[in-house]
Amino acid sequence: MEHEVKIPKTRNGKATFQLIIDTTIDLFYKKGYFQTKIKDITDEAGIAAGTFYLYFPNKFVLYKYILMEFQHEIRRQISIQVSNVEGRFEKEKVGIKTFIQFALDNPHAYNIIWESLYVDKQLFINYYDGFAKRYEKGLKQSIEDGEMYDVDTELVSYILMGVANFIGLKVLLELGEDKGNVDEVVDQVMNIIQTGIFKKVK
Amino acid sequence: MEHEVKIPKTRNGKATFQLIIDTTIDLFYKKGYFQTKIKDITDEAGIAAGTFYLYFPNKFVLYKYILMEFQHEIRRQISIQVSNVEGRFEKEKVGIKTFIQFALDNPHAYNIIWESLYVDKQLFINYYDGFAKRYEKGLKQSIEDGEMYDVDTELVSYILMGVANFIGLKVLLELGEDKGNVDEVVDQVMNIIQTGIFKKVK
DNA sequence: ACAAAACATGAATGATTATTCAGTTTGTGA
DNA sequence: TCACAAACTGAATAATCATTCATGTTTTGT
Repeated sequence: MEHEVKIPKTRNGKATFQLIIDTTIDLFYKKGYFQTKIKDITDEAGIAAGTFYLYFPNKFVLYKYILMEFQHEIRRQISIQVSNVEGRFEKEKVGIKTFIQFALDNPHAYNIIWESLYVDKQLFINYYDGFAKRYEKGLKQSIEDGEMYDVDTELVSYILMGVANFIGLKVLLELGEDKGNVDEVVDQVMNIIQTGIFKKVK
Repeated sequence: MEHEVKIPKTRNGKATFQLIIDTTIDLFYKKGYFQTKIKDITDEAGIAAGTFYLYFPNKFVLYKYILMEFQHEIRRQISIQVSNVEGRFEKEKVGIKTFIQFALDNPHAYNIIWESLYVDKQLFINYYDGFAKRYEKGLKQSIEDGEMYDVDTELVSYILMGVANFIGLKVLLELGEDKGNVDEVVDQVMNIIQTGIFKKVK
């Protein structure tokens, strides 16, 4: 994958490399992958068209590179946060919170990750299936520990991802609004998941 | 919107019109909006390139047309099914079930609807915001009727959409597998939503 | 059967864009 | 300070596509 990416060796080269990436993230977010042209990237970055090809053979390879960076970063953050709390419920809560917080802090990332479904379906599947499997592992542990009912772990992992994603989406689309009340939103979500939404009918 | 679409007047014209739409749905699903070229559509449909322009001025107008068709159809189906049952919980259950069933019966639609986020963000917002508002209306009624806790209806509507979407996604990506057990999946989902996932800790 | 309307064709045009490469500049280590 | 590697340039090339339109065919109403 990244063999196709030519890593720069000097200070200047690294700066240009990173400039291309940052500019591209911005454009992918604003215009989408397919509507972003190489010329758009190099113009916006203030470099020559040919410079792009010093580091990336084409747009797709750059896209994959950016996707991997996001994936590593979000997993790293969740991993860090989750390790700081005890109990499966608390861990799930922190996991979802970190996920939502990431979407808030990096609205670019959120958008770009989802677009993988249309850029290359296999990329998308790898991404989310990997997530689901991680979730499942934790959920199974919870059931063993008696903290959770004996539910279908695969299904629940998708439900949790769905919830986190739609909350992220909601916030993403409401550009400008609230944004600050992540804790409150997460608390409400977790409360709903914990207690259910509907009253028990006898 | 549809003024830009030239509706055919004869039997033959209608057939060609529909052939273009069906072929396009298939290609959008398989290759995505941006990677589908007009020539791909006309070749696949077995018509001349120019014929496309008899009915649609460009690809985007055709995309919007298809999106509207899906929107009408899914809402129609949900409306029909929901009207057949009593009680908010049952209505939600049937609503989610119909939504998932729709995704199963029309994997094309599911994929194409989501792509609107990248084709034209405003289309996406209109689509899902409309859904959320409909959900909210029902939820508020449920709370009034005492069938539901006094939750944040906007948040819950997004949670329900998130769940339904991710279940749809899961099934979509598992091409070939199960597919038959919609009832069972929906029952599990609704059970989880009704009772919560985690055991109450005193 | 005939004129008008509708439908269909596909080669030609022109716009857009990815990618290359010969030449130039910049930085670095000896 | 010299030589070499790394970085950079942007005009030129070539491929891809959307869209048009002059021409031809089919259908329909009368």
